[in-house]
Amino acid sequence: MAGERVPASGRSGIREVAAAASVSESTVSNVLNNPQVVAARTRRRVERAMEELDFVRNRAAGQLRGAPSSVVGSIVLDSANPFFAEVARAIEDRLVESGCMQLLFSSDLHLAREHQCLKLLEEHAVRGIIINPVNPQLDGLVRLSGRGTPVVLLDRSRGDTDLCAVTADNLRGGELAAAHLLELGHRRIVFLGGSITVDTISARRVGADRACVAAGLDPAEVLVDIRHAPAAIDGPEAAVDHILALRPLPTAIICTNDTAAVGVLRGLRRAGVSVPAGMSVIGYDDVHFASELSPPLTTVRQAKASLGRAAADLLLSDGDPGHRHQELVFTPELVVRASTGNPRT
Amino acid sequence: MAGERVPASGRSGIREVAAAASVSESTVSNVLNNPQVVAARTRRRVERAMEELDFVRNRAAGQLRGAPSSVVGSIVLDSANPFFAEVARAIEDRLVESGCMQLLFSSDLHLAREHQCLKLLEEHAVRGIIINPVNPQLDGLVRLSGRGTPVVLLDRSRGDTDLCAVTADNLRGGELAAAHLLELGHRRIVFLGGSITVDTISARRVGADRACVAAGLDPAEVLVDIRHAPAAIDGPEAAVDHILALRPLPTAIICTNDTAAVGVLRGLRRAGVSVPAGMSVIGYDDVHFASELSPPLTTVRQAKASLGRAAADLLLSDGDPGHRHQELVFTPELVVRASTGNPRT
DNA sequence: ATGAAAGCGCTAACAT
DNA sequence: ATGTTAGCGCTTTCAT
Repeated sequence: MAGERVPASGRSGIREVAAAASVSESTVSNVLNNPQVVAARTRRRVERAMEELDFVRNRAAGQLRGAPSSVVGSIVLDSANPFFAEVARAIEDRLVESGCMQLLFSSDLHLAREHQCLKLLEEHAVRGIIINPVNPQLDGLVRLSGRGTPVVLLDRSRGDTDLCAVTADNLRGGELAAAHLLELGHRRIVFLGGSITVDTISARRVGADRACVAAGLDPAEVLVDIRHAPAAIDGPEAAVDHILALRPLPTAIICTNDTAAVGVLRGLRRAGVSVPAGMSVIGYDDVHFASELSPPLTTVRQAKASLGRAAADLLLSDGDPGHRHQELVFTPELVVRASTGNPRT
Repeated sequence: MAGERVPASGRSGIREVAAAASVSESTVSNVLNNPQVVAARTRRRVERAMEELDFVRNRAAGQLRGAPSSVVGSIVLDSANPFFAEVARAIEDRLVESGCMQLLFSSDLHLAREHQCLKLLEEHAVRGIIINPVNPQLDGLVRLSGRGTPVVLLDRSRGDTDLCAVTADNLRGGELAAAHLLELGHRRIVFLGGSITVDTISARRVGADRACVAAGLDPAEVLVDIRHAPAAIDGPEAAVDHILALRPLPTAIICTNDTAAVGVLRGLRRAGVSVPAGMSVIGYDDVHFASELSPPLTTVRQAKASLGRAAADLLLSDGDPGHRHQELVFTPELVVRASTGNPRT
């Protein structure tokens, strides 16, 4: 009849089920993975045994045998930032459609943390990794990919590597933002970069330059670079004091993202500067709440959901017959609202 | 010298390293897990072999042997909602401190999806699960916990179960919100609940009732329940039209969370109703951007980071000698800003 | 300090 | 349709 009760460790495994149903382990395995191949009667018997024993399949064991893992790792700069939160959510949704799951990490712009996460993920033999890298050097990721863990870059160009990438045209985004301000008449514009080292931001900076040139202006005279502590969420707010001390006083601020713009708005309000009369502010991403800020935020919209879904798509299709490593580029879009206006004359 | 090159599957394992360093597999294992026990010379030799072979440890295999998993699953209602995003971020930080990682899921208030996630997590033998459950019945989770997967409830009371829980005093929160509005003179208040079935929300609803009673008023006359499609992010905005059609016209709206409040603000703006002159709005959570909304949002603050960290703490300490299953309660706090005011007379 | 051997829970040929 | 056998990559007694 039923076999032994105590299965070595806590729960009962395939072995106990086999014993209880008087079949071999492989039959149980088949019930799990190829039900059609098992006779209906035996199958029922096995299924009953599973219920009785509270059997829970251990997938980790299966993966040891070579089955592809169903967990995917994502590393973003900060998962609490609404932009990344929305992207990650889109990734999650796509993964769930394929029965996969997402291990989500925030690097906080720290190389060491990024490194640690990558190592953990590789050791856990994940199905693949989606990453918005801090490290400007891509070779570590290329090697990782070569060792068998597919990598998809998020909002980061693949450069001359053969990695997959899903990016936004950040150069264009920066250009859009700057051109908008120039058109309004601004001639002294702060480019507030959390960390210019990040590819994404530097591309936008180049775009801003380009907009100046296109307007027949000297970027060096128009654009002022201000950095704030990258990780600090109140960095942008603190940076406002710096900006207000500048002479000649700038009339507009281009922010890294909408969350940073919120900080800037707060700082300006504290300083009694009205927006846009005293200072124009432009964000980036167009997160859900951007339109309800005070004032409604002019910003550059990113296709967050598409970005995330595309990244997951690319990752999951790695290994497919027709799969080709490629770079997908999404184009940002200027959304003019009320935080930008003509400079005070 | 060096052993064979091709190690069955792609990468080289402990076996290849052992061969290359002319030691046994157990010695390699010791270098990995008990370095002190290996002679410095041999250790060096092994380490060199590892480098040469690009050895990457496979932790999945280790866990098969009974090592506790280092992945924790979290299931929230919607990871893109800034409230949960911040909580999840706090969980992540605490986990990383212990070398663990977080599998993040959104149930979107769907029982089926919650169920699916739980099953996946159990099958993957995770270290434990942190969940803000949709299912009002806790017995499934109790059984899960009994089968060996520790469960910590997030923002959900443990009731009479012996699960761990980290909760907020939602009753108090609802009371704070309603009392504030009553004090301002509102006598017709909409309680806009995404889904009253969720424990969290119904507790707040009870709190609102209590505030009415405390003010000597009949809750049934003061409070109006309006529901919007739970999952739809534009539900709250759409609900505004409903609310504005009500007679007598309510003068205030209590929202489920700040994200919903953003939708309500948008809806009101579209309808040309000014806030707070035409309608008072109160949110919940006090997310980062709440203070910069138009108008700055009155809301009930939750200790998001503490909530998340405490949940992770509780989960990680499960199994510790002095560990006791318990319920931690955080107290919310009213933050009065500019979206609430006296009703138009 | 190092090695030999057994096995974690499951899958996958290959029999029967 | 079902069973037998041989591992996946690593850890872990227990010897030596």
